[in-house]
Amino acid sequence: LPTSARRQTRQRGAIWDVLSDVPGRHLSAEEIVDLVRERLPGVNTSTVYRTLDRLAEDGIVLRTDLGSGRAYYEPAREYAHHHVVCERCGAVAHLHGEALGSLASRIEAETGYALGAREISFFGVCPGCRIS
Amino acid sequence: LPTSARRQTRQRGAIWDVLSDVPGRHLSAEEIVDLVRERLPGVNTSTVYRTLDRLAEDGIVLRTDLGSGRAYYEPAREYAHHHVVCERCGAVAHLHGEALGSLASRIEAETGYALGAREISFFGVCPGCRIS
DNA sequence: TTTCGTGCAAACCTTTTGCAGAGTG
DNA sequence: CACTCTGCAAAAGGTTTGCACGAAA
Repeated sequence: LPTSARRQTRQRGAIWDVLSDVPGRHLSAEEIVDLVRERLPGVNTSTVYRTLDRLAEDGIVLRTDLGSGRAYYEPAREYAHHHVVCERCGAVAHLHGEALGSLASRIEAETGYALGAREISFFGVCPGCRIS
Repeated sequence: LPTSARRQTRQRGAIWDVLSDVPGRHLSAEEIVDLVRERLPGVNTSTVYRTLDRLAEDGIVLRTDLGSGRAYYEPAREYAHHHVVCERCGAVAHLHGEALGSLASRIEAETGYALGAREISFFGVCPGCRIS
């Protein structure tokens, strides 16, 4: 999938390290910039964006739209999963890929679209916010 | 739901007319601005954004995230529906609200989140793009 | 030594905001 | 008359781009 050969640079390494050291979390580009700078001060924002683009293009990281106007990144896992986002506090719950069950094939049958591997975001109110 | 009383202005009327005259289509704010100006030249961008906010707040229009970084608007329908977006050409297919079937309750059971009425976007490749 | 990656600065695009004045109820 | 809505201009927020230099392969 890579458009061309990738080079191993300190920046790319640090970005990947940050991503893999924060398991189960979704990081915004801004958060990634901050964390990368702890290891490699002075790294530029556009370097991070460009590298994240390439990592996503190569299928190494997943870019996810959690409905907030900015993108979130996480290392690609072995199994697909989806998200349920709390509309009040932004908390994100994970859903196993199989949670969709037969829905994917029903959607494909109904619309003719071939569903991709992309993650889906559902929206609701988390247990904590429901109480208060 | 309205925070306060709404006033009937020419701008609000034109915006609503544009939305209801384009059945089945999702319009971006920019497209709405252009179409409104055909009827009411000089209407300001921020007026359109503010009015769309109010219409959405009042439940009269639906704001949808089709994964493209901008919001799309459509008149609220009687029944909920969801979207399948082509990742290549952006074509959008509709899905009846019931298409999710028992998924909603299974998600609620699994995560504890109460799912809202918000529309869901799925992503795939449309029949036309699959051929070429 | 060729090509790709980086830093910098500036631009981009969508959306939001403060404010003064016009329009509605 | 009170209060909302509008236009304007400016800014915000997240992301992208052109270019020249530096670093991998």
